[in-house]
Amino acid sequence: MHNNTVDNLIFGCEEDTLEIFLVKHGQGQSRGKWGLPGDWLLEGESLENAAARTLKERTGITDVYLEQLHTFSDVDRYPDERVITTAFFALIRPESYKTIVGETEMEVKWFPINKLPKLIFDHKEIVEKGLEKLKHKVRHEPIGFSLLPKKFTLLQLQNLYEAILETRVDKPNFRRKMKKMQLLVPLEEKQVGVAHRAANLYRFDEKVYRKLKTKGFVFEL
Amino acid sequence: MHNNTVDNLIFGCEEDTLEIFLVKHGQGQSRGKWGLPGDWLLEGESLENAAARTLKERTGITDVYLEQLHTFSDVDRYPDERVITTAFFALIRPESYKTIVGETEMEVKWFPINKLPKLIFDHKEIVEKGLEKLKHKVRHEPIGFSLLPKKFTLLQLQNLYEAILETRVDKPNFRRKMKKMQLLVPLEEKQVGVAHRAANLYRFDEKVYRKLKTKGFVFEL
DNA sequence: TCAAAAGTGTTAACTGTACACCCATGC
DNA sequence: GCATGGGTGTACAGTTAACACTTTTGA
Repeated sequence: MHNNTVDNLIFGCEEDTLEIFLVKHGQGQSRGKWGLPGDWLLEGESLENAAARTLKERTGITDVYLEQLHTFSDVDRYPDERVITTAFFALIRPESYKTIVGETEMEVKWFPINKLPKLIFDHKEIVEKGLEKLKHKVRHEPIGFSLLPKKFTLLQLQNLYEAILETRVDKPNFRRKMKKMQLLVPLEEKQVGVAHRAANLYRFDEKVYRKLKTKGFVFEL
Repeated sequence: MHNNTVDNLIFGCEEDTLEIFLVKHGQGQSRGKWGLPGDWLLEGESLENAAARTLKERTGITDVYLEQLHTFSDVDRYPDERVITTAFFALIRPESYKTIVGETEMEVKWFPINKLPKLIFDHKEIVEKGLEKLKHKVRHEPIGFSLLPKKFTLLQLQNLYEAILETRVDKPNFRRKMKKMQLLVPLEEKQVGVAHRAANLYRFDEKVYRKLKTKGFVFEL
C-alpha cells in the first residue's frame, strides 16, 4: 500500500516568455519553499480527475490541455514516508492568468522558465522532464496554440516557438509554412495600438486539424 | 493509501511479425485468462525497479530497452479493490526468445499483434496505448533496432518498419536513407543459406548515435 | 522622417519519390 | 534459366533556407 499524489506542471506564456506556475508551501517541513501545485489522490477519483481538481482548486481554471507526463516513484523522493507522484502537464492561455484566485494560505506565482527558484523534493526533475516533453511535442503537434490568446499574430506564434525551442527562425519562411498548413484562420481583425503596421490576427482551427489528421496529416515544426 | 502495480508490455519481432508477450493467469478470478506480465510494487523499489524485476522473473531477460508508458488509475479498472498500475514497455531481440524460462504455474506465449486473445482488466487499453507510442517512437528515435538481432540485413529492418507502421516503403530509397544517417556499420559478413544473393549484415552503432545526438541530429523515419 | 514590424518575392540547395535497371545465388 | 531478393542510378517534383525587398503605421 502506498501514498499517491498528483503534481501539475502548468505552462503559460507572457510577453514571449515561457513561464510555469508555482506555489509556496505554507505548512509542514517544506514551509516557505516553492513547488508544483499538487494534492493527494482521493479514493473515488482517477489520477486525471485529481489533476483537474487540483488545477481547479488552485487556479480556478477548468478547460485546458492536461496530459499525463510521468510517474515518479523513487523510494526516497519524499522525506519520511514513501509517496508516489504522477505529474501532469497543462498549457494555459494568457487570458486565464487573471482568473487565478490566490489560495488563502498559499502564495502563488508565475516564474519565467529560466528564473526558477529552488524547488522542493524532486520537482526540479519533474520540470525538466516536462520541458523536454513540451519541446518535443510542440514540434510534432499543434499544441503551442494552447499557450497563446485565442486571437494571435504570426509574430506572437513565432516568438512562442522560439522561446520554447530556444532557436531563431526565419520570419518569411515561418509564415509561409504556417499558412500552408491551413490550420490558421485569418480574422477580419487587426492588432490595435501598435507603433507599426498592424498585423492580422489569426485563430487556430481545431476542426480542420482533426479532419486533416484523420487523412494522415502530421503537424511538423 | 492505494495498491500499485507494474505491467510490462513486451514487444518482440519474429519473421517480420510484431509480437507481444502474454501470460495466462493461473489463479484468482482471472484464472485462465491472458494478460500482461505484471506484479505488485514492493516497499523498497521504484516502479522502474519493479518493472525490471518482473521482466527478469518472468522471462529471465535483463538487459533491454525499458521505458515508462503510462499510469492507469480508473477507479474500477480492477475488480473488487482499487489498483493503480504503471505500464512499461520493453523491446527485446529474437535472440532473447529462447532464453525465456516458462513460469511454473503460468503459461506464457508470444502473440502476433493482430491476433491477440481477449485480455483481462484494461490490458487491451494498455496495449493500444503502447502500440501508439511504439509507432510514434520508432519514427523519431532509432529504437527499432532493439527488436532485431544484433546483426541484421537492410531488408529485415525495412520489414520491421513496415510491420510496425503498417505501410510499405520503397526499397532503394529506404536503404539510401538509412545508410546516409551513418548509424549502421556494415559488417564483413553476409547472410548464409538463402536462395538468392546473400545480403550484407549490419549492426546499429549506438556510440555514433549518441555522438550525433549531442550535435543536434534527430533520427527521422 | 524614422523605427519597427508586416508582409512579398526570388533564388539555389537539398530531399523525397518513383521507377528502371543490373547482380548474385540456389533450385 | 528463372525466381528471389540484393543493390545502384537517375530524374523530376517539392520543400527548405537564405536573404533582399516593399509596405504600413505611430510617434
